[in-house]
Amino acid sequence: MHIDAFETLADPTRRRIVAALRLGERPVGEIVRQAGIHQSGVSRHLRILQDSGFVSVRPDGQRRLYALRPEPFRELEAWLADYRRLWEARLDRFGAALEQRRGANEEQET
Amino acid sequence: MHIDAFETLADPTRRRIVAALRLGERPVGEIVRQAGIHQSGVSRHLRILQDSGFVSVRPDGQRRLYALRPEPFRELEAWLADYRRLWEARLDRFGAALEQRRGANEEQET
DNA sequence: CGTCTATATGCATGATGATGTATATGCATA
DNA sequence: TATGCATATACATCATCATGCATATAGACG
Repeated sequence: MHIDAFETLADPTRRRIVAALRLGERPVGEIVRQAGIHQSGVSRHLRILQDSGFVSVRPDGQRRLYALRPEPFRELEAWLADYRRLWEARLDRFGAALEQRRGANEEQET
Repeated sequence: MHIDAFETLADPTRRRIVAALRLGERPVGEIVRQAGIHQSGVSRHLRILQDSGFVSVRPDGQRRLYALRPEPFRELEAWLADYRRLWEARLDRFGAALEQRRGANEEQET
């Protein structure tokens, strides 16, 4: 199972969970407090985050500690890189329009 | 109207449209060809992309030329920046998240 | 074992969203 | 004005999803 990173982050609750894990691994109960929704919802979000590679789990007694994984973030960075020219010191669209003159079309995805 | 960037990019068709605009502005008709869905759907996606700040429009005769805008990409980059520590040059220490368990202060080592 | 705590999952529901068809609007041109 | 092309929008439909409630699983501990 490898769910899309953007689709995963589309949900604001999931982004809140990700943000809650920014400083290190956390048990579910603590995440629930920051998420603002029911525990079952948090569990499901964590499952989605796990399936999309955003988090890893490890058991700790009767709890489960969730932590962020770097891969999806690198994936996002790679996606952004394709558009970096656009927002890096090139604010007009005339430059881009000029470059389009050559190599009119090509295949690209995601 | 300012729709969330992640929610906007969650749709693969919209990402295809954004990718089609990477090299410069395009009329709707040309985008339709690359989008793989009906023209009305493309128009709706373009509306969403416009509302979320991803694209700008300018009339050109009876057509409308859409082009990417840099702001949302900068926004995404800013969001990613908060997690950059996580995936930047931390491959050797996979337990980076593990060791900062709870209450451990996070400072820049090295 | 029985019980408590922590987390996950099945189910029903309400909301949102993507899509196609049909139609409307807008611009150009004869 | 009439006609045709390009794009936008109203409407209905189908699918997906986030959520809460109730319940199940799993570990800890008496």
